[in-house]
Amino acid sequence: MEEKEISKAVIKRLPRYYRYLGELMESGVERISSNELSSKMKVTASQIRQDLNNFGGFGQQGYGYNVKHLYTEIGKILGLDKNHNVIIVGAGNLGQAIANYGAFEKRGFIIKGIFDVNPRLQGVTVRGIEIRMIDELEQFIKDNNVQIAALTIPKTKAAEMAELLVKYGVKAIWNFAHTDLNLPDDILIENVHLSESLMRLSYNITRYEKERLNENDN
Amino acid sequence: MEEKEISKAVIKRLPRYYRYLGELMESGVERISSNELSSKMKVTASQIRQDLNNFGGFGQQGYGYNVKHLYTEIGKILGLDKNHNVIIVGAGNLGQAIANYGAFEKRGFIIKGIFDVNPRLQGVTVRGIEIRMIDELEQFIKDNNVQIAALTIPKTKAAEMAELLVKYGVKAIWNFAHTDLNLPDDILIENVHLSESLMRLSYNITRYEKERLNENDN
DNA sequence: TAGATTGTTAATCGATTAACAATC
DNA sequence: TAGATTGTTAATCGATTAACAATC
Repeated sequence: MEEKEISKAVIKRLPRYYRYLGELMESGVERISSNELSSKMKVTASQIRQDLNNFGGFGQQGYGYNVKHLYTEIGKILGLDKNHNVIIVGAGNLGQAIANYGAFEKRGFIIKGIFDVNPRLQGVTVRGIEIRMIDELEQFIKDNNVQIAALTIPKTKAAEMAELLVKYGVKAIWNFAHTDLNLPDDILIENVHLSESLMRLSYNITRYEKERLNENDN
Repeated sequence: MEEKEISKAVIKRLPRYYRYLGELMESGVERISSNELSSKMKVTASQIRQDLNNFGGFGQQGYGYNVKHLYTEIGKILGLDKNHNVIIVGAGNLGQAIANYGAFEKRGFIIKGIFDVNPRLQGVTVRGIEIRMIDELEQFIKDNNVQIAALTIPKTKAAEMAELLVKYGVKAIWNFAHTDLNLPDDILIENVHLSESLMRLSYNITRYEKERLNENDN
C-alpha cells in the first residue's frame, strides 16, 4: 500500500491540534465540529477538515469529531503512544530546563541521561537524573537504546558532537545549537534556533514601528 | 510610499541568511554568488535572489553579493542595528539559559532585568543581572523602556502574566509557555513551543520506522 | 568586449479556501 | 425525515523555481 506523503505544513499544525484537543478533553468537552474548533484555533474549518482527512475519516457527518478519539488518534500519528529514549547532551541551563520539564515524560519522551564535559557536574542530579561524562556516552546509548539526543551545547562543539552521537547509534537530534548539522540522510534533525526566533520578533517590531511612523506622516 | 508586504516565508529565512553571511564574513570571504550560497545553504539560487530582491538590489551583475554589505543590510532589515530592551519573566532554567546566552546582547537585545515570583530568588544575579520580584515589574518596565518580554513561566500563569506585561507597556512577547496568548492586535508575539517541536521530531521518527518496516516487507 | 551573474518576469508547483454532495 | 456537518473535489491563492534579458 502506497502511503501518500503528508506535507510539512500539515505536520507542523498537528501538535497544535493535539494541544487544543487535550485542553478540550480536560474541560470535559465530548464532541466538537470543525467550525467550533476553527473559531477557537483561528484557522479555517476547511483547513481542519483537510488536515485531518490526510490521516483518515475521524469525524462523522452531522456530529463532528469526538474529542477524546481524535486526541488519541493524533497522538498515535505523532508517535506519542510509544516511548522514546532521550539523552540530553549539554547540562547547562537549557539542558537542565529540558530535563526539568516533566510534561515531556508524559508524552513518552523518557530522559535516560544527561551528559556534559564539565567534571564539576559529574554525579550531580537533575530531577533524579544523573549527569555523566562524555566518555560514558557510547556505552550508555547502546545500553539504553537511546533514539533521540537533545543537543544543548555551544555551536562550536555541536557538529563534532552530533557526528559522535550518530556514530554511537542515535537516530534523531533535537538541535538547540545555533548551527545547521550536516548528517547522513537517515538521521532526523529538528532545529530549535532561538536566535532566529528572536530576530523574527525584532523584524516585526521594526516593521511595526516604521508603519506607525508612516501613519503619522500622512 | 506604499511598502509591499513581505511574506512570512521570506522573513523566516532571513535570519538564516544572516547567520551564513556572518560565518562567511568571519572566514574572510568577500563576495559570494547566489549559486555558491545556494549550495552552502541548500536552497535554490533562485530563491535567494528572489528573497533578497524583496528588499532591494544588494547584488551586482557579474559579481555577486558583497558579503559584508549584505550582512549589514540584512541586519538592518531585521532591526539588529538598534537596541531592544528585554526583560525575562520567569527565572527558572529556561529564563536563566536565555539570560546567560551572551550572543543576544551582541545582536542588540539588552537584557535589563529578570523577574520571578519565588522570593528565594530575590537579589540573586544571573550574568550580573539581578532577579527581581513581580511587584517591581510596572515601574521597571516604564523606567527602562522595555519593549520585549521573554515569557518563561508555566502555562497556567502565562496568559495572566502576558496581560499584565501588556498593561505595563511591553510591546512584544517572546512566548515560551505552551499556550497561545490572546492579546491585542498591536502586540507582537513570537512563540517558541518546544513540545510541538519535539512532537514533530517524534512524528518523523515514527514515519521513518514505518517506512523501513514496509521496505522489509517488499 | 566576453563572461558572469543579477534582477525580474513567466511558468510551475503546492497549499489554502470554497463549495457541495454524501451521509450521519 | 430534516438538519448538521463531514469528506472531498474544484477554484483560488501564494510561494517556489525556471528562464532570460539587463548589466556589471
